[in-house]
Amino acid sequence: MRSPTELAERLRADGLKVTPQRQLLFRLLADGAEHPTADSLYEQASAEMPGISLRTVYTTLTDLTDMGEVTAISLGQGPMRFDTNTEHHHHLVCEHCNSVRDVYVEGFESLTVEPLDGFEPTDASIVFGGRCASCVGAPVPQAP
Amino acid sequence: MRSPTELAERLRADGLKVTPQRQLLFRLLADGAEHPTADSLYEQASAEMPGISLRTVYTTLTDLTDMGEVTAISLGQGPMRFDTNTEHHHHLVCEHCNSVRDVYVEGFESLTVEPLDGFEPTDASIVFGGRCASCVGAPVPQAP
DNA sequence: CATCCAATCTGCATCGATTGCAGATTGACA
DNA sequence: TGTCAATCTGCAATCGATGCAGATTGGATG
Repeated sequence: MRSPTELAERLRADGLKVTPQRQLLFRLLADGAEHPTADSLYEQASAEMPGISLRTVYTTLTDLTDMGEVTAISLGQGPMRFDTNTEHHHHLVCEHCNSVRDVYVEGFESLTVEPLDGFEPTDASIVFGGRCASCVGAPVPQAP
Repeated sequence: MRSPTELAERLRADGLKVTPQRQLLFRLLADGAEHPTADSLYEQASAEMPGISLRTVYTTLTDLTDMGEVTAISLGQGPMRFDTNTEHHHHLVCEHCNSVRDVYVEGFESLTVEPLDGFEPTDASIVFGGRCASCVGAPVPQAP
């Protein structure tokens, strides 16, 4: 994701408005936690701007996603996470504390994928499940 | 997933009941489409057993998942899909028609994954996005 | 075969995440 | 400063999934 300033320029260039709400959200995304949900971002935003609406957070996140500035990732369970890292990467998901981390994977070309039967892959995403450093050795997986 | 007959035996062995609803669902899963949703399975079941409840379909699918007889897969968008293939495999997802196919991947060991920082992966799932044979050359991705 | 009871089924209410909509508000340019 | 489309807010509605209560029923037992 570009810097809040660059994003603001881009909006203006497209004839869109640079509102305080958007500026705040851009800043929180740039500074804040790596993989926020719409709701966690809303919490943070509300602290600085009471009255901001959850609807606006959703709208802004979808707009950023459409602009390719963030990507939406789904962990299969629970709400969507948003990722400001637009490099090509993959994810580690801790089955115990549900935290998400970025990882980079090399050696993709040496994989054998069969049968393709005419399927033309354009992208691949790998989700590694397991235990993060601080949850190794913790009790069996549980429900949240 | 085991055969309907074997599943019935397993239920009985566990002191659970072999109801007509379960037998029907087992059979539909064994014979039917590869990656049904709860709802598509409910449609099929209703055709043979009018009055069967969607709730029962959900319950049975969760039970089978807990028993390890099927796995639940999420495509990030839309409802959960259920997979009767319990071998270790991965998925091709057509971005155009939303179809899902199983693929087998070799050469995993040669991947470099960094930084792990103490994370201990226990499993990995790869979702390949792209176009299936019949959708290659179709117009740009669209909303369903 | 009749009885019994826990397991199951159904129908409905509810939930969490997300989206649709309408009316009030407000950047940004003339 | 005025104008107006873009945006914001609040609320209703949707969608997939789950919780619950009361009615039903496998299947073991006498």
